[in-house]
Amino acid sequence: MSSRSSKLKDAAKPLSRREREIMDIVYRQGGVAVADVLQELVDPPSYSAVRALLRILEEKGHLKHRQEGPRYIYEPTTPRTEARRSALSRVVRTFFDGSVEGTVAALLEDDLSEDELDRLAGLVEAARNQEEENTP
Amino acid sequence: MSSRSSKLKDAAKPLSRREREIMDIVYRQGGVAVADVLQELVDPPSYSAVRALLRILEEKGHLKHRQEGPRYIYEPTTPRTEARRSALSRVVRTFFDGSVEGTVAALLEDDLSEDELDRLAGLVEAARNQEEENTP
DNA sequence: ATTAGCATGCTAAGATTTTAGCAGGCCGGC
DNA sequence: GCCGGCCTGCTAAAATCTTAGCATGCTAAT
Repeated sequence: MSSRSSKLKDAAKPLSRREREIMDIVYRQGGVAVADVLQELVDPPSYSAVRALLRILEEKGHLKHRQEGPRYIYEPTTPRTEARRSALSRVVRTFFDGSVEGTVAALLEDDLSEDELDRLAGLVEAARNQEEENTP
Repeated sequence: MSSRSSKLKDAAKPLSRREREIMDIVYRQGGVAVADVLQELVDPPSYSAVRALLRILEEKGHLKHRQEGPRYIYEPTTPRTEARRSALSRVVRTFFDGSVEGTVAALLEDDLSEDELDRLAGLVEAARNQEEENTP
């Protein structure tokens, strides 16, 4: 096991402002080149600046890159599914007192199509059966 | 409408790392004194540092304070409900490709009690009726 | 083969964030 | 009264983040 928590690596330190902005983009897009990030950023700095940030994020262990043709494509090291869970749970804890129910309720306030609502009803049903299984 | 975006006020600038950490705590607790924040922060800096941050957040218009007995109690200027909506929508956009359905599905993966599931089923029903109303 | 375009590596300084420390005021107990 | 504890106001330095710029290499078109 790699012992020392060096300055590099260890994807556990809180992200800075730009770093977060970029990670969001990466998670939205999946895999990005420098130009993609630049285009997506709200108040974009220089090309160089973005590259520097990407390099730092890689050093910190949040991103990895592969060469694709002439350029680097960056993607997250933490799988989206896991990042999801963690982001969601933070919101639930912070804004809904940990209540999943309350969170879903808030989501239902959006206008959903009939189809979507049907599917959701199905999902709740499924979860209910699942529950039965766990508590026979 | 207030025109110019002055340096103070205008709660629209991205928060720094510590600022966000603190805002999260404020939203979790509702109204906080310096000591509360200090206790809640993971890797807390000095008392002074926390006070400085709270002052800055107030200058930026994210917090307001009232005197309560001998100390200041800080609370968010943006109502929790609104902050909620915005936080949630960011997660939906970033991690679920904008799909509310997908987000709810992820939330249902948590272990929920039978009661909770019952209530959720009810909520979906309600939303469905609501939808009917909007699309007669 | 020369040039224009675009990509990376590297370095350094500018700007912001983060932190600590000291001074002063108020309150309750000794 | 006087002291200790807790609170705020203020200031300034340390640490980090953010940015830009230059050098270099590869590729494709002229």
